[in-house]
Amino acid sequence: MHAEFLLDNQICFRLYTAARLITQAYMPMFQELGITYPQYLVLMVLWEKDNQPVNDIAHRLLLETNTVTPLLQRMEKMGIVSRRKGEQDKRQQIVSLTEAGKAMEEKAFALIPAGMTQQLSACPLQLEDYQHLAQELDAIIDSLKK
Amino acid sequence: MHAEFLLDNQICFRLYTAARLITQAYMPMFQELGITYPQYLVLMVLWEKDNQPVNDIAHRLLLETNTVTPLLQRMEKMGIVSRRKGEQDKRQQIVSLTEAGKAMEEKAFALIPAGMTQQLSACPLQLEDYQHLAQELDAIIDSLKK
DNA sequence: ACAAAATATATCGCAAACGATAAATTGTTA
DNA sequence: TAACAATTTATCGTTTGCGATATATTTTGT
Repeated sequence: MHAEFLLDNQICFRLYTAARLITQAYMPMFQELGITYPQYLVLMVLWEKDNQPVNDIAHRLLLETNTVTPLLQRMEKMGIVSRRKGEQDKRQQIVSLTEAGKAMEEKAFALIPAGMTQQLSACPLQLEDYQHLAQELDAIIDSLKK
Repeated sequence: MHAEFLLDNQICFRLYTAARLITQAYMPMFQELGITYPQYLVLMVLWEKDNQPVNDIAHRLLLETNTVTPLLQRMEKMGIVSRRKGEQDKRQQIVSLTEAGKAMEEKAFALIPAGMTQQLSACPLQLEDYQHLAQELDAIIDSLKK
C-alpha cells in the first residue's frame, strides 16, 4: 500500500543520497587541498570574482548568511580569505582571496577534474546524460528557490 | 579560463543545491509531523519492514551507523521508535516502531504527497522527466556506493 | 531631520554527516 | 580451547545547515 510513498520511488531520497555520495567522492581531493566542499564552493565564487560581500557569496550559493559567515570565519583563520568592512556600506564585510587562496586555484584545477573523472569512471552516464541531468536539476532548483 | 571549473558547469553543486532546496520544501510538512527529514527516512524504512537492526536501516539509507545511532536515540526519546537488544546476536539493537510511530504513517500519507505536488507545482518537469532523473541519479548512486 | 522599516552580518542552539576511536559480542583459526 | 579477527553499536570532535534572534548601519516615510 501507499506505493508512491516507498523509499525507492522518491526523487528526494535520490537527490539527498547522490549529493552525499558525490561530495564524499570529492573528499580525497579536498583533503589534499586542506579544505571542505562548502569551502571549495566559496573559493569557486571568489575565483570567479574576488572581493565580494558575504551576501553576494551566499546568494550565489543559495545559502543563508548564517551558514556562510562561520564558514568564512574558519577560512579566514586558515589564511585563505581575508575580510574587511565595506567602505561605502559599513554593514558589509568584503571577502577577498589571500595569496594562499589564489594559489589554490591551480592546484585545484590539477586535482579536481581529473579526480572526478576517475571517481565517476564506473558511472555509465554519457556527456549528454550529464547535460540533461543538469537541466532537470536546474528546473527543480529554479522552481524551489525564492 | 578553466571553463569546466566554473560553478555553473558543475553537476555536484546542482545536486547539493537541489537536495537542500527539496529538503527545505518538505520542511513545513515535517514540522506538522514533528520530525525531520532524516527521521522521516528512518520511518519509511521501518514502515516498509518493522523490527530491523541499526545496521540494516543504515545500509538501506546508505548512511553510517554513527549517523543513524544518534538519530535513533532522538527518535526513541520522542517516543516514535523503541530499541531492544537482539536475541540471537546481542551486539545488535533491534529498532521497532511504537504505536505513535505506526500512527504517523497515515498522517504522513495525508500530508507529504499532496504537499510535494504543491511545492513542485511551479516545476515544469513532467512524469517522464522525473523517471528519467531517477534513473540518472540511480546510475550515479550505484557507481559511487561501495 | 527623525522615527520606523529594511538590510547586512553575527551569534546561538540544534540536528545531521562523517572520520576516528572504543567497547561488547561473535566468528575464525591455530 | 585460546588468541585473534571481524562485526555491531556507541561515543567524541568538527563542520555544515538552518531557524531564531541580536546588533549595527542604511534607507524610507513623514
